[in-house]
Amino acid sequence: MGTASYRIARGTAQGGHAGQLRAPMHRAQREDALFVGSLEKGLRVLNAFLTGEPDLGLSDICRLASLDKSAAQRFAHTLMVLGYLEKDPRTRRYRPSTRMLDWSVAYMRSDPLIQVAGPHLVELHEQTRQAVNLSRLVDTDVSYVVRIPARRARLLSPIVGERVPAFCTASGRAILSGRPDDEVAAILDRSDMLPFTERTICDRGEILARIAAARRVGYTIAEEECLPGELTIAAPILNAEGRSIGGVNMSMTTRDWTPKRMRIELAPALLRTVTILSSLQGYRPSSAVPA
Amino acid sequence: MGTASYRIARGTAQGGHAGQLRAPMHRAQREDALFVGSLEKGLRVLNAFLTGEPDLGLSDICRLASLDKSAAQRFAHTLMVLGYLEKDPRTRRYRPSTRMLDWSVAYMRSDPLIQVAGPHLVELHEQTRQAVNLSRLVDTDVSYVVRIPARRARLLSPIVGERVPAFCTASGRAILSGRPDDEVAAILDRSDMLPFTERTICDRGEILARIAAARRVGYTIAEEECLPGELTIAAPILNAEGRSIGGVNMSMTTRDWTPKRMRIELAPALLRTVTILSSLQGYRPSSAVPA
DNA sequence: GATAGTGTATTGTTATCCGATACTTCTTAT
DNA sequence: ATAAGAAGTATCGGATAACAATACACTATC
Repeated sequence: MGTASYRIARGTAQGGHAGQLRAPMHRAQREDALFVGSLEKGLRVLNAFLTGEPDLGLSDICRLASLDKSAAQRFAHTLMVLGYLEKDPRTRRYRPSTRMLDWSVAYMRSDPLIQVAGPHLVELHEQTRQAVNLSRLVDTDVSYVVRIPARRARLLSPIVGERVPAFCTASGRAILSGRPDDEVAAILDRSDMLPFTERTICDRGEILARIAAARRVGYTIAEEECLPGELTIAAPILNAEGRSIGGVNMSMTTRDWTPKRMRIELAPALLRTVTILSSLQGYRPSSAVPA
Repeated sequence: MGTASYRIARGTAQGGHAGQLRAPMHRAQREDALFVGSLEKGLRVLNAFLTGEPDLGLSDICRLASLDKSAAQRFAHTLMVLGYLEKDPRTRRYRPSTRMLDWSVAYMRSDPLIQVAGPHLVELHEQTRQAVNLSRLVDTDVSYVVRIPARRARLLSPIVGERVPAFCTASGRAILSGRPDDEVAAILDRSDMLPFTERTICDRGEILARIAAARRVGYTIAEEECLPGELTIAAPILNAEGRSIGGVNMSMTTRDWTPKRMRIELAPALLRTVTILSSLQGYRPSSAVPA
């Protein structure tokens, strides 16, 4: 009875995303003459692998992608022929192939924010010696697109593209603070607010209050909301219209830090960084966030 | 006339891959009853962004994906509705969205080699302080799936998933050294051997000789074949069948190193690492490579 | 203000994708 | 061992969903 049933950070971060695999909306797109359903189904098969399973059999794909056996067969086969899935001839199970990384390279190269932010993130890291991340909003999640690990942490960079729900992360709330109220409301509506830890804030009022506070001071802090022992401070990057296009965060442990010290020692450097990045996007402090 | 027309390393690594975008094979798959053409075309649209262009208009997509205007329109639209492409309403051009990173996370989590190799790569890095990479073969290219930058190099990790042709890289030739001759021949046949630098080895005989040498000593070195000033040493990881499933390489500059010193100071540690990794895959030295 | 180029919307036709079914192979329990 | 069941594979006629042609709208450029 000690640990209640909190969802596992890693599993469910993508698990929440798996909601995207919903079948029912079926013919909501019927109206859309340009929508190609076959492509959607094929991508649903690829998405079946987001759950983190190392490999899937045909029946697993049926279940996870909500397709009947024939469809799963055809799409999995096609993806295999094209080289995005590999099939173990022994087990007859499918697994993602290295070729899948092609997509992420395409994205990395095309995102102008990543290109321009890089050096400034490194500078922030060198000033503070803490882990620094650049994140962007994907639906109701935050996705880490650049990751600089802490100086004396493990050298293996955390996975780029990993997602965490926006509502309970500093980055997420920082980004939401740079969006109009109706958009924030829509995102929170879509989020399923399950707690990761006993400190995860799931109360909508409290979340909105913290977003409002972030609008005033320019940054926000989350304490052990996703991972026990983790403190995070984050601030939004704003574009010329005063709208957030991403966030910068720093993470550290409760062993070495307190929120108070973070406000004093880290917040100024963080704010300096996002101010520069925002101004590079054309943001001028006058531009107000439409609320 | 000083610099001849070498292809640019970055552009053409993926450019070679763009060969996959070939249109003509049109109905070679006609035979394959399970092949869903619509999915292939949709993925061709995604692949159009591999060229590195930050954004593409509809006509660019037509050209790069070899689709007519209607098809490009339908597939780009579908990908936009699904959230994989974003459209700038001003310019009406499409760009990859952050959601594309989902695929790479799926791959990263599912690849068992990456999971198990991580700590050993870190150890190799700490012993040698050099940049260490884990790579896998994708068609005729090598794709870097784990990257540990050199101690005092730029902190921003190089992009994971980036590709370089196998024929002219140490990693590539190391991996090929763990494949049977007919497979090597097939891969070299498919490669278009354009030089990156004046030292790129494009002579088939010479390439085969170096692969043969790698089979004997267990590693191979490439000198400035992809990038001027870059030296690379690499060795293959073998599975239980004695077949290579990936490669480990270390890169350094001609300023600080010579091939001779690499053989003396780095090769032993590299060989130790790949020996461990191979044995974890079930490889036992007795198992010979079928030639 | 004319022209070429690019993007959007619509439509009838038919090729393609569908999904039910029968067949084969592998698993597992008795 | 053997049989029962599950999982995966192969086939095929038919209807639907993808197709490609075309006409329209926009916007740059000269």
